[in-house]
Amino acid sequence: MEKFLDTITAEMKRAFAACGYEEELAKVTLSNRPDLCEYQCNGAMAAAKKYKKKPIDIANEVVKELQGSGLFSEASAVMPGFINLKIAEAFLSYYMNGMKNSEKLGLEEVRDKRTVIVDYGGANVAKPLHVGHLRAAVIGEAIKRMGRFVGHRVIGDVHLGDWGLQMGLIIEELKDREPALPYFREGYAGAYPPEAPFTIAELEEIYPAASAKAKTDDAFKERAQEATFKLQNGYAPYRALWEHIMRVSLADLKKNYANLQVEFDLWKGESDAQPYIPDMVQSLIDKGLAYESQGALVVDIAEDTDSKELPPCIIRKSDGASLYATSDLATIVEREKDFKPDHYIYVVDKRQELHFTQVFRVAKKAGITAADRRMDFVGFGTMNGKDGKPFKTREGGVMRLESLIAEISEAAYGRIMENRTVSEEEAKETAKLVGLAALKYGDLSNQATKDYVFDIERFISFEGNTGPYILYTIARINSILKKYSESFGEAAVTEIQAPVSEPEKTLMLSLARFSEVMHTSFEELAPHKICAYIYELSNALNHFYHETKILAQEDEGKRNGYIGLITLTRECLLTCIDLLGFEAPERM
RNA sequence: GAGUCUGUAGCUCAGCUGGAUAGAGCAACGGCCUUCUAAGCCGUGGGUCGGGGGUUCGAAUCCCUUCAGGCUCGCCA
Repeated sequence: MEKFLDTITAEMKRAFAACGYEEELAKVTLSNRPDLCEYQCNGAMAAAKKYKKKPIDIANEVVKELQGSGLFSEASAVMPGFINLKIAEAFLSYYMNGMKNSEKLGLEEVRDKRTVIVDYGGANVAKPLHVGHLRAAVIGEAIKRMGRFVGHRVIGDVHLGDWGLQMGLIIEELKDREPALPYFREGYAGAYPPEAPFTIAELEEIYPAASAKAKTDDAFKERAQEATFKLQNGYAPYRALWEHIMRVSLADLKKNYANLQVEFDLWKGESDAQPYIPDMVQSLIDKGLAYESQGALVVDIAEDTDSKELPPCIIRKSDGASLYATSDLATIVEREKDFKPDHYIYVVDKRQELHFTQVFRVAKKAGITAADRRMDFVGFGTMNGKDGKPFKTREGGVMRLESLIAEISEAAYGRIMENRTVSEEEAKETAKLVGLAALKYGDLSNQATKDYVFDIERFISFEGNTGPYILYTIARINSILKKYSESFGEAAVTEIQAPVSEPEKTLMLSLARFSEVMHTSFEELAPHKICAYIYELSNALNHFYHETKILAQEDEGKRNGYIGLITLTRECLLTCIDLLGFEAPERM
């Protein structure tokens, strides 16, 4: 189905053209004066200057042309030149039934189907996920799902940090603790044990210990660097150890991401890009882009339009080792080979913006990807505590994601037990879903690029503009539908009728915007617009709910029409929360 | 120092490709459960959109300037 707004705009364009004005002026927007109209067009005022006429005269001409249009129940010109529109009830219900009977609620998929890589997650091997990883996972997952929904081929890649100095640190720490392991025995020629010499819990303890040691112990740090170098050059014992680290850690990460309902298509890491580095660097040199500067190999990325001279991108350190930018570039080489993406999206902490600007420019300059390739950096802000400083636990440490999720589910559980009588088991299940919704919605309802205050108290209060409010709305609908089928049976014809009340029409007008919101949310990579939308939709539903007796409605046609309407609302809400990455319990 | 982002109600945030009285939620206060889930609904109070200039018929929105804060600025990721 054509987007609702597009249909209206087309009609407005026709009217403008018929009056001899440019179609481009006929832009229709949602009304900002709901008391006066539902949609508005300000084109007459823009046209006034161009055609040297009074805006109100133009508006009147256009309005006259709109008389008899089936789309509007009212079109009026208001000083100084606004065109106010009200949607015809019959057209609205026609559109509602169209949505109800279409795939994807009437959403038309994009014509330019792109292959999109979404790089999010950024978890580090051997380190537990903490709240800092939350945003990348939650935002990236939403963007991935949104892109798919509007019709793109979207590939999500976790892009693990599995290749840096951290690996050397772990290896050396392990060596200090258990020097007898075969990996550390000189001249050992046998096979290595299939079992990892550590558990995930031990691994998570080893890394911070090693990291702390390296800060004070230079000799240890040097050993770690050497171990890293050996690993990266294929030293078999370390390679074997690395594989153990990977296996143990990955299993744990997968479990944790699954708990968050975050699913990656690719579990690639920096290590996978390593084979592409030598050729890529050589090609940069051959093309004359890379040159030596202060002992390092760098590529200039300055452009004329820069307001400031940007530093060159370092692709090889003076000690010959590669670094972050090198592996990100090599990753692009790999992705071009594997997927030929039309669009790259990186969901990363916004402090890394400069780094990605450099990488994107080098990639394009060197022809690793096309010069006009769309490469987006979605930099998200820091999660702060109530004090405005980066979020910490009460003890001042970094909070694990697991603990956070547990804390929120616990709070949701308490809330359920307060005033409902449900089984222990159901309460636990529901609490998980509600907690996750609270967490994700709390994050996604903010603009991604901004820092935001992570206030557990507020998140678990579950009132107002929150995930649980959305879920509650769905639960209410479920409840009515259940009672309906108990009283009247299934399979009724649920043709939605033209709205007769104000709340009913408001609800329909919200529903009509669905496709529009889905497309713009993805194009702008703005999940918070979906949150704003379903909040509006939920408000409209709850308002309608209070004003309208549904099951007690005696006219069968009307009653069934209401059922059709709330069923459509339910579908719409469910679709949206799925895009945001959470689910609704049947009841709560 | 340079670059960049942010500054909207007591608190947390929308709105920012210019439009008609700046919107929500929380907190405060007052109503609504014999009737489809009160995690809800309705209502009241609360803002010179950091300050100052400018462009425009019209500015929270665009431009300049200024103040405050965050972040970044070649061999960490």
